[in-house]
Amino acid sequence: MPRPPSAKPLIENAALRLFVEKGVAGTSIRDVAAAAGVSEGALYRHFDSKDALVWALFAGSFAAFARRLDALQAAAHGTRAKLAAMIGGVLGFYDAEPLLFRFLLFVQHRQLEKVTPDMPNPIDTIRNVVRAGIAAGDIPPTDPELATAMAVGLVLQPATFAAYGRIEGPLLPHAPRIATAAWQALTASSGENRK
Amino acid sequence: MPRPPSAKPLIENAALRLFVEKGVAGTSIRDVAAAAGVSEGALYRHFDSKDALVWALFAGSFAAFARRLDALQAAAHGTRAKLAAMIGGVLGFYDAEPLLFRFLLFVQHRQLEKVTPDMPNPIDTIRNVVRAGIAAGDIPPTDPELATAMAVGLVLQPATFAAYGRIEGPLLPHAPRIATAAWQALTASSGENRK
Amino acid sequence: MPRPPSAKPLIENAALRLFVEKGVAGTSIRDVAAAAGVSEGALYRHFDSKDALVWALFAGSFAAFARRLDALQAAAHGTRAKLAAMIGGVLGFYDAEPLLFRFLLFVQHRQLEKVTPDMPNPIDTIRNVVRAGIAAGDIPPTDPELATAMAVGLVLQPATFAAYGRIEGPLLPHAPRIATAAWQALTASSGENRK
Amino acid sequence: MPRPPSAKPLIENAALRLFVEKGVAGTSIRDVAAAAGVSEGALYRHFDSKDALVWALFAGSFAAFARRLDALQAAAHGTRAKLAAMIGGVLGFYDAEPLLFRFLLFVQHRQLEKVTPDMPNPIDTIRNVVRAGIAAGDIPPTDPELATAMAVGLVLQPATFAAYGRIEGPLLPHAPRIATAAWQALTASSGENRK
DNA sequence: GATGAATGAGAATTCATTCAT
DNA sequence: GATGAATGAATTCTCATTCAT
Repeated sequence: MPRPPSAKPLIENAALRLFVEKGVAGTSIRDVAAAAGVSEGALYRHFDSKDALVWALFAGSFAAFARRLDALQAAAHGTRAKLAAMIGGVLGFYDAEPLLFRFLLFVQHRQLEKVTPDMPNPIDTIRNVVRAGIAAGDIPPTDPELATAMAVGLVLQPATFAAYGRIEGPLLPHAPRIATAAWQALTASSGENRK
Repeated sequence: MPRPPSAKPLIENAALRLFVEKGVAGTSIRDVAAAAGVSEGALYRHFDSKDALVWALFAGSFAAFARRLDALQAAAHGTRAKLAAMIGGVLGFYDAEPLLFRFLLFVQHRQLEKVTPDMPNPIDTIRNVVRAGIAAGDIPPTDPELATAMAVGLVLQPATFAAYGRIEGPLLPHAPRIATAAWQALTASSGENRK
Repeated sequence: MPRPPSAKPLIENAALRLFVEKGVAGTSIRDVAAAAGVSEGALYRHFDSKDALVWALFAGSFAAFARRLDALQAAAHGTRAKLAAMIGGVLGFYDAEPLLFRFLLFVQHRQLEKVTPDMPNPIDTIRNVVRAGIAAGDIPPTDPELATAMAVGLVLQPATFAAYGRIEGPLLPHAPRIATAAWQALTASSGENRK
Repeated sequence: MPRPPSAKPLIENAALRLFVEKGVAGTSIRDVAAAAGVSEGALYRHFDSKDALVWALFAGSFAAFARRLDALQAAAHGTRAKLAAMIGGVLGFYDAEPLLFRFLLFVQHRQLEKVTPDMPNPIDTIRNVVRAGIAAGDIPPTDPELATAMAVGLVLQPATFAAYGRIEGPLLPHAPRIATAAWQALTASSGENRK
């Protein structure tokens, strides 16, 4: 009976950390192997290539995050509560797994091209809630993509600020503030409330 | 007065395009030189290194963008108008120079570390307006960093969506909608407006 | 009496096929093990090294082929009949075991260096018949090595053509034609038959 | 004005020698670079890859050799003279460029697959002469591919023997003997001359 | 005995940068 | 000034072989 694979999680953890610290391009396979305490060759038993390693890390977390958001919105009732639940989910994810979150955030650009439409996608999850909210009349008629973008930006940018050190401490305490802001942003009509 | 070297803008344009298309790491000096119609050696007459080229592209546009935003806010009166002016500035910049905007957006991560506090910085410009708005009582007391993050996200994420093709067409028409949303988001207090 | 290990022939067949298809250098031990349905480690129970596997395949067939040719010539009477018998043996071998034949043909270069003078050698077998034919006066005096080379080329090149797909169908039907040609070639004197 | 390329012939010579001595697979780019006295990287300025280097060496000589044979047969009159001329051409080529000849001979297997029908091909040249000879009635009706194979084998196998050291000295003196043998072989009918 | 994870020594290739011409 | 050949270090990846389980 062969040795069970024990190196894989070591590699994943080391890669995640290095990719966030130095960027994917700035991290060599040698760096990852050394940090994981395995040989370079061993890495290729678990991942076909460096790209495959990056993608495995990305796709796994990306989909898991999407499923988590979807569960949160499904458990909540009403558009506003669903949005608030998802916002809390995003912020809570940042607090719980800052490394993973920053990896998703900073690595997204090159990886998003490879995301297929059938993969669970957190952005789509949020968009679906926004769309349903518009259909239900909870959100005034508006471009759902723009509304989604605004909602996403409202919660992702604070996380980005936190990743850059502009915001300190856990993000979850800001959830009510952000949720309220998002609700205001989405339900505001273009001309309303101008003095 | 000698003719200024005409190769430099060629190199900058070629580099910008390639960096956005293939990423900085995925673009070699050879690629840039070939696309610019210049020899590899000639490139080093204009830029000390590849990093210097990236940085020149980034820092120049970043600071110019910051100055533009600052001019826009200075010309407007009142916190709300200043914010709206800056939002229009961001969206208009995207429409006018999508390549440059996407370069700043996607390349920011590694470059922001090199930004020194004395450089004009668009984020700081926005934060200053937010802070002043709070001080003036136009925005209810709140964490200025968080408020800045939300305002930035509200406008940057639509641009990101546009860069990914999720939103089509020019962004400037969305300026009033986003400005209103931003104002609502910033002036909402955490508990307000709940049913 | 223990059951002989059944893996060895599986490995040999798989290796033979892959070596012919992709070349020895282009075939990894992993490829062979996978094709044979055996683990990489198990392969080393049967063969000391990759080189040893190649050599075992080569040397075994090479010597067996030599013995076969020798038996054929021994059973025939007269130089011409002996040559014809060996030519039929070569062509029949190609028809019966095309994979093995092609392996010997294409792999020969690097392996022939390792062939020791005491190993049964098909070329030597043919040369001995040629020499004896010259000594017996059946073949006019001539350089025996050159005569051997011509006889070998006359039968090996059609097999090579067959291996490359230039000649289709079984080769054995061509045996009389080739045998006649070989006899004519060997018995021709340099100046004879010129117009 | 840049340095003219001087390294290319150095690389080609070194590669040719090493490929013949140690085989293509047994020769590393590092070996070639060292033997050529250039850096590994420099090699890639002249050849896109190791495969491209091998192919350049092969295809160039292969086609040149074909053109040479074609010129020789074109200058000769009558099927027999054309064949004799080509046989002399092959043997003379071996004597003049033994390294190149052995390279073509031993490396052919993997490279012939890449030969396209529009490339000048020595085998085709010989086959065309054989075909024309049959059509002209100089050679009795026979399978032209088989006849070509025999003619080719008759001259290539002596060269192979020479490459292996079985035949010593220049090959060209054997030309008349081989030419006569070839003519006898091709003009013999299957049943003729049997006692 | 068998397994396949791990090793470690290369292999091919790329590329920013330098510099002779 | 410009060119592009050359460098040399680093990178990704492969693979024969070993060995703990």
